[in-house]
Amino acid sequence: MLQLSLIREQREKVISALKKRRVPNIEETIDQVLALDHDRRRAQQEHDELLAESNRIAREIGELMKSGRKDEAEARRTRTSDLKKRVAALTETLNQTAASLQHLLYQIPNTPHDDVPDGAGPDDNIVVHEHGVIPELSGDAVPHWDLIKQYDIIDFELGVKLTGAGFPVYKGKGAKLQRALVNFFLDKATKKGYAEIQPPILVNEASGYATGQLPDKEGQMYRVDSDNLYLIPTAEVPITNLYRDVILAERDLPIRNAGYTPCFRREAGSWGSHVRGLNRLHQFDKVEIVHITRPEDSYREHEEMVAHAESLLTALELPFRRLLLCGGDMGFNAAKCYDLEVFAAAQKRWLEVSSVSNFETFQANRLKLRYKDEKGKTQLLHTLNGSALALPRIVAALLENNQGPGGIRIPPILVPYTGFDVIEKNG
RNA sequence: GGAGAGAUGCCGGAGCGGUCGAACGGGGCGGUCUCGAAAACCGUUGUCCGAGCAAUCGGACCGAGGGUUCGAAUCCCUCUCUCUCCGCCA
Repeated sequence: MLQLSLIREQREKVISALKKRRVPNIEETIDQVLALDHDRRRAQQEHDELLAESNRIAREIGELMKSGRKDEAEARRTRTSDLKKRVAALTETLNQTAASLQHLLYQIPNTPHDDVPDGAGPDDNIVVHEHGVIPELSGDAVPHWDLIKQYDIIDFELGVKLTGAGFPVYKGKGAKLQRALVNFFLDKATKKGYAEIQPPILVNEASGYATGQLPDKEGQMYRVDSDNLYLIPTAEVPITNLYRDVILAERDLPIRNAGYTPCFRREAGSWGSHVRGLNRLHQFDKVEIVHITRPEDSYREHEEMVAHAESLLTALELPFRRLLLCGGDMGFNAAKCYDLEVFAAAQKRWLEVSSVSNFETFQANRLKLRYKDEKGKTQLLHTLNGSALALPRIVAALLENNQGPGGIRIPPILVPYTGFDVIEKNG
């Protein structure tokens, strides 16, 4: 949620920033916000004055009663009944105005940072750089969805039997590879100074609202109706919510947390022919990193986060590129976002494996995540998060890029984790 | 699943319906003392909204939402959550 004070003080800047996202009718929306804000403040002022009056009378009555002047007290009593009615009416107006205002604010996405290019969609993203060598595969190379069958390491049919489409079963070396990647990612994060967190993978409604999954993206999460809980779509939700309603001390900053969780996404309406195999799943594994920083540090931290994620890809010897997302392609909460994509050589496609975002105060505003600065003033912190990394597409690229006549080669850095250096047929 | 207890500030824990934003203790912060530290002592220690350049002032907040009352942390109702014991179980 954008800060009202920002909209109030920098209307033009907010509008021009939001235009980079191609938000329709943004002037009207912003002016509606300002009008509601104005109405709310006026109502509040009047409301508070009436209450002050009524509090004063109540206090007087108390004193009169104490000193036994009952008739004078009675006289004042009648004066308050009219006040009460007016207060009740104003409270109603105030609540309604505040609710409409909040509703409207919830619908406005974050303002893109100055660096973010204007653009309508993926074609307007900027390739910041490419890294690594795209392997030349032999003519009989096949996409991962064929490899996993040939080597019998990931089984979609069994997943359908147990659960449904998009819930694969990892078997043998396939299962070990998952475990190895999770441990590798977590170890790398820990070495970098991240505190490891293992959070619940079910969260309550309050958590969903605080990080912005609710109310709008409700359809993307699996809900446990009987207990009114949600399966997390990413570890961002529980880890960031650790800091909901928290006022941190400046010496606690920056906070850097990393956590592994399975992630659950309904992906309603987002299936198509290009999302075969591991390219899109309902359940997948991911190591997520979360930073909480002072406003002045967040962009430096953002660069460090993306560099950390890139170092994982480099270590895994996967060719990748970094994209700076344009306004139209950025997530709702982000002020600036980098995507990392690996090249899956058999599909001959770039696959997104990480998305590293700076939310500035947008998320902290809903979370009520603040700190006391050196002047003792309480102010909102910046939150950032990123994948480091999401497993399925990493696995897809590893399988496709490393396939050869002798089987699928495991990158050396992973061998201590897997315990094997090649995936062969029948074993 | 059964039975009971409770929800108050950073924590523990009081709180006759009328200076209660809230006693007391602990913690934190600042200070005195000390070469330094501990101890002791003194002081200080909430959030949000609104008005104001500011000092400051007004309002709200004692799980949430309603109600009674001139006045509610205190009385009534509803909801939510937590804890304890028993049962079941990794």
